[in-house]
Amino acid sequence: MSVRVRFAPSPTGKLHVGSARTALFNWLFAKHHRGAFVLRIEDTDQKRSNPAFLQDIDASLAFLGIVADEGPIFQSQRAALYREHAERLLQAGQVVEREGAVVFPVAPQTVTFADLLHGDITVDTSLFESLVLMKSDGTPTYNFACVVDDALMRISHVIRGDDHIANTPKQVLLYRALGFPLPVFAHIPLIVGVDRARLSKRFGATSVDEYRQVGYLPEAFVNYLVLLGWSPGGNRELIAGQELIEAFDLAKVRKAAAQFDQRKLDWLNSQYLKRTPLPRLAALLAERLVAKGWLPADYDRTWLSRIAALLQDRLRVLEEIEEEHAFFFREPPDYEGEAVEKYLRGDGVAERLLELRERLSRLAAFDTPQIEAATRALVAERQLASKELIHPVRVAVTGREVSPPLFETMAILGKAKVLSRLEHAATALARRS
RNA sequence: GUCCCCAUCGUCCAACGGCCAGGACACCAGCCUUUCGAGCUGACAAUGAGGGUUCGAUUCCCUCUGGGGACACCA
Repeated sequence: MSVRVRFAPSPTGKLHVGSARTALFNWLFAKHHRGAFVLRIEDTDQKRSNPAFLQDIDASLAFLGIVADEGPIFQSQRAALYREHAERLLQAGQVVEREGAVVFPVAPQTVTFADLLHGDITVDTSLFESLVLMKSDGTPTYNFACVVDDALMRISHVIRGDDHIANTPKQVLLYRALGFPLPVFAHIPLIVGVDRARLSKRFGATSVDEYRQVGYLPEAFVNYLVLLGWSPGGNRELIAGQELIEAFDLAKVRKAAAQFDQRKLDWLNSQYLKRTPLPRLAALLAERLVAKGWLPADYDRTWLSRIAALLQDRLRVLEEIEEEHAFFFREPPDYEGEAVEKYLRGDGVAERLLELRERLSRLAAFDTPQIEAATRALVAERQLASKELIHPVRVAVTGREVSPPLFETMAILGKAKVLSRLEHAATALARRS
């Protein structure tokens, strides 16, 4: 039997991280078994469905590297199919019409189904006396459309969140009534937040798109998601691409809900960032900066590569290029009030900045070794501690108390900007008005 | 409330029923250092409780406790 799985989101919101992991597990399972991954859009609820979310689902899946082998198939375009099968059940006397809806009466019984992760799950159907199959507005309910579609699409494995466990016995009943063979079910645990309840906006970002925007790399995000409930074994953590597909084993997914840990995701992302080839990192950063208008479309690639190299093992997420390193791109940089107060207003600071400026202006080559030599020479001659000069210069040049290594930073900024900032700091900022 | 699912460090994962329960993140300390970070060292830290089964239980069974999920003409 060939493996066929489906991911069936409803376009009623941005693609949720939890849904993304369900999609990912389905996709990995399909790819591992050289099967097919089908995308189905469950948009039978016209009131809540919104085309804008469709685009988000597409973009988010693309970001994750998930490509559907079939679909998207829209339930809203399959109305006739559901009606046809409802009619069939009506003819067979298995359902009744009640108040304009097609209802499936459920005799009290016990339903047992096999789950790939949980083993046999048994449920007493007296919990639900009847199931609405077709609503009075003529559209199918979730459980009915889901069964008809999964059966007609010949889905072999239904892999979904374990919040669907309660739906499964209802669907099993419908498979039987319709005479369809049962797929294999696998209910994977949910992702929860720090409150142990399902991930909600109260505790941060919940949509894939938000994580993409903050600047997580797809491989890192996928790697993190897959580690939530599964591991490749051997205490290994970093895994991606084909290796991940080959190693993935649905049966080894843990059954307990996993808590989403932003910090570990950050760490993983930083690991991937360190391993990203410089040209790609530079391109990713440039994309953000150009979009923000901080960099022209025809930016200097060599220059940006130097910045990328300098920041490569400092960034946790791409967003930090704008959040913490704007001084590379803004003229003048933003000066943090606290930093100015702390380092630029001391006795003799302005004079030292101007003296360094003078020496730097005479440098033949404005490169890191020469900048460092000039700075250290001044420190030595004035019998200062290094930090007595370096800290003020850092604030003068970057506007901040913390920055990447200062001499490299100055070299990359270039002589003109450094001299101008030193002067500005010494003449305007260092003196209280 | 009823039904279902789940239970190893704070968190995420390991551990054919059998060596001192292992790794990672976070946290803490040290080294390095122009700040921060990165990196390197090290420390701290768990089998929810009680019963069984067994020569031996993290692992198998039962009860309890705790947590979560589901109880729509929403998906």
